[in-house]
Amino acid sequence: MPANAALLTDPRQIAWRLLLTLHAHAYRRIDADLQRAGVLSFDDYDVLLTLNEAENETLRMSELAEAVLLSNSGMSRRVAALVTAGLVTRKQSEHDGRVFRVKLTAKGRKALDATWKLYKPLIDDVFSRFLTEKEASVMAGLLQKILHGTGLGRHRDLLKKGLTDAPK
Amino acid sequence: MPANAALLTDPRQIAWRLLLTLHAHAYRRIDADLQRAGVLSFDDYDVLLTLNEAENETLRMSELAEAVLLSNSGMSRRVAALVTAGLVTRKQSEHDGRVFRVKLTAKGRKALDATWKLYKPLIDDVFSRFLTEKEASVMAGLLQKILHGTGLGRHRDLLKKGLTDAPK
DNA sequence: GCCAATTAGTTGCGTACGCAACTAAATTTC
DNA sequence: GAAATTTAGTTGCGTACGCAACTAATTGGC
Repeated sequence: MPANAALLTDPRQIAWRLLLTLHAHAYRRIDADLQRAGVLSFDDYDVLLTLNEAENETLRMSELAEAVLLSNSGMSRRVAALVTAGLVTRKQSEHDGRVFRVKLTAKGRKALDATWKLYKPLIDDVFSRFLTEKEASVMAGLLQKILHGTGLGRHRDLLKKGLTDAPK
Repeated sequence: MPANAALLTDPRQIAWRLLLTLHAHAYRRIDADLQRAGVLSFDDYDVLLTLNEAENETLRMSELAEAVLLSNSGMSRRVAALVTAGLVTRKQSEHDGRVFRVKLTAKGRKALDATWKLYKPLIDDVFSRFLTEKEASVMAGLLQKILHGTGLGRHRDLLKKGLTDAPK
């Protein structure tokens, strides 16, 4: 950050940088482990998970791209690969020939489950196990606040429900 | 994560996912703005910042690669580009011909400062302004704890000092 | 001292991305 | 209702990456 980071004294900037560092380490670690295990990549998992959460397990290309923060072109290619792998289908809308709807297949759902089995303990390994439930709630609350504030976290607000409700 | 994320009830998993989402949004936003402004990219900034913080503003290739979580090959190419741009120098060690030491140039330091001028308010925009100083401290503390726990945050512990000391 | 093993860093190759230019479908304008 | 505009998605192109194979330099075995 400034001339010398040892001078970093604003806790906000410290927090920001720690967040970057933690993300980088955790992402890399998890992605490598998932790859080694031969399940879905972190990024593909994100796509399928987004579909899984969607109404009717279906979204259009652009919704999918926005949800996982990928360019439209990137999503075009990713979905093409997922279709080839049989994890999703992609079919043209009847009402509007411009839109294509992507849908999770049974095989895709299976892959999602299999990946989650490995992914869950990995999250624990690099993140969860260092937090008490209370601490995690505090952290989630703060992150939520920021996301909500930027107005950017809108399309994933189902998480907010998960935070306030506790239905199980 | 599991079959339906609306069922996500463990605050640890909620926090994890919010962290991913926030990072993705914030990174993308900041990187785009920096690029538009024509200063250093987020990633190049990270390299130069790491050098700037290092003893004598010098590190070897592999240290640099590890610090910013880039592969050695990736760092080779990145440093090559930075040398071309005149932001760093790279010279072979006299004691051990295998190691190459990368050093920040005056121009590099200038670029770092110029980027920081834009970067700082961007951090504020997507992150800091939503947290009180107290909240930021709590967050930093939790992140620190996790990083320290994984044993992965070691090489950036100067931040820890920044947190406990308050020298300015 | 010389050959094997190790270490530091770089290059070949395949992959994934974003941006800009494109195609196709729908909507608006007149 | 045909032409102009807008919207959804895809392809061309250049860039950056990681892994594995490589080169160069050093260290260890004997």
